[in-house]
Amino acid sequence: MSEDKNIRKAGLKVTLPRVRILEIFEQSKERHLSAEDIYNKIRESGDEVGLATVYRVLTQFESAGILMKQNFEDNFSVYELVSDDHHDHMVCIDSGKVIEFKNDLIEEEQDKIAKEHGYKIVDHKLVLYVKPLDGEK
Amino acid sequence: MSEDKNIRKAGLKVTLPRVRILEIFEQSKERHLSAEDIYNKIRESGDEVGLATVYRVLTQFESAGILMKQNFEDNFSVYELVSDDHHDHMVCIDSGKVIEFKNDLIEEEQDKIAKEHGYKIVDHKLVLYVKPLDGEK
DNA sequence: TTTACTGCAAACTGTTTGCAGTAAA
DNA sequence: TTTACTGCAAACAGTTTGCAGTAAA
Repeated sequence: MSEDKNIRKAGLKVTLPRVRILEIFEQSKERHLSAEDIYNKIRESGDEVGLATVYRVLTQFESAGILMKQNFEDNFSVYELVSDDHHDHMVCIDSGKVIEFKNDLIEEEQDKIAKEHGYKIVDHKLVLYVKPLDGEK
Repeated sequence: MSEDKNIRKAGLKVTLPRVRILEIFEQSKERHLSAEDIYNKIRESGDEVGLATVYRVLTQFESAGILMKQNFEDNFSVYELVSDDHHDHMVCIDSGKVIEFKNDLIEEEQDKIAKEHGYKIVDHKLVLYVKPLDGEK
């Protein structure tokens, strides 16, 4: 399967935890998953893995450019599959739903701002915390 | 002093830890301080406070609208004095320096994006991670 | 004098690490 | 057979909480 290719390409051995983790990202309707999320999903499916292993594999996949780490909340991180097109996030504080969006104008403006201050952008993070327009209180 | 007023206004007793913490925010050249930063500064000045107290007071000041919490990094949080004018942050990944900026165009665009998706913005977070333009490696 | 506040230590949460065993190559 | 990988438990870092004592009002 294609998962195996990606794992090998990263110079990693093809093991159950790694395959399962990639599968979960590819199959889950949620794009954004935490270490716990993944740990639970694997467990529910009957396989045995350690939480520590999940953390280790997530880190490895991040360095390999397969996953990307996101820190929305105070405490914990979520990961998502890296896709070629950059996007930012909108988090609904009522439902927890995460929506991705992209806006070139904002991107350009950011570059300008950095340049004006004598810097170049290495990375950036834009998260909008939102509520539904139709006031459901 | 003005610190006392702010503390009283928040319905809190005027105590040494609270006064010192506010003083530190008002006197420090850094606008953004972590619990540890503050703890150390108070200690260095000879006063005795517990780290737990610092955390408690920061939280109280946040609910009172005196301070605002910011989470730039994975692990820990920094606080800054609330000012009326909104701004975003630029963090230099070489020096750790934090620069504040404001851009109306970006703000407007954000509102538009949220609206297009049927949401209104409650809060947002924009952080640019940057490096100096003149490549000092 | 009353009640909010404090310092301390112990508890918590998400994450990382050491280690001896296990399995991919 | 070699060496990367794993699970487990113990360790971590930042933060929170319970409690008995202390001080602001």
